[in-house]
Amino acid sequence: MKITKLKRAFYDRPTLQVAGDLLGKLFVHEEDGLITGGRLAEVEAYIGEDDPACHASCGKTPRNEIMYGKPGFLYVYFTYGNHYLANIVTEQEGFPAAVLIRALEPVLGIDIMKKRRNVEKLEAIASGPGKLAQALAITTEQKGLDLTGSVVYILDDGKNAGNICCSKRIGIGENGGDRLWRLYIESNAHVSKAPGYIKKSAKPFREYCS
DNA sequence: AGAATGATCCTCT
DNA sequence: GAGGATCATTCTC
Repeated sequence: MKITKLKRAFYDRPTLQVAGDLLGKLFVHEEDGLITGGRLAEVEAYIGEDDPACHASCGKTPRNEIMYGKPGFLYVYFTYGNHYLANIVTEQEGFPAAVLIRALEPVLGIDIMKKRRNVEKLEAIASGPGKLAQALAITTEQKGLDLTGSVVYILDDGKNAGNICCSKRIGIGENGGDRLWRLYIESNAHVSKAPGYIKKSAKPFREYCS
């Protein structure tokens, strides 16, 4: 089985397409010889200034300017006093869009991640965007890193992601409208727990695309 | 199962 | 000076 690192061209496509293709890929952070990472199970798309939930909806600022840059870079954001969130910039330079990494199934450096998170259960390591960033030691220090480089990157090992579902996004109130831009792998134990009104909006991704 | 609450800090007005 | 793409814990039904 051949393992390849995703190249710039992968990210330089419509964000929903990139988000769907990211599921099942291996997200990896390599630091001080410590390798941690896992298989992506849940992501959310934030697309353009017209998306009221997107950080770019109020125009370009020093904080979000990286979303306007080239695709395939890491955008890290800090929120709620406690948590970092990792995003992947998509689409061509000049168009602000990103994919929020919400959850993954631990694969590499599991013991290191358990220690960082202070938990034992696999499902507790990265079943949410804040947890994931903590497990992989992603902070604003990693903001702006090139995902085609050798510190933070994404691998394709050819495995199939399984059935992909989509729903409304979490934690953005009614701003998201009818956009079902939260994508996740169906019946995967590492997907974060969604409130009832989110679950009700869930559909197969294929159906939503058509 | 669902709602409420604090932790606590970076970014823009 | 306000608010936020969250989490774990602590409640109530």
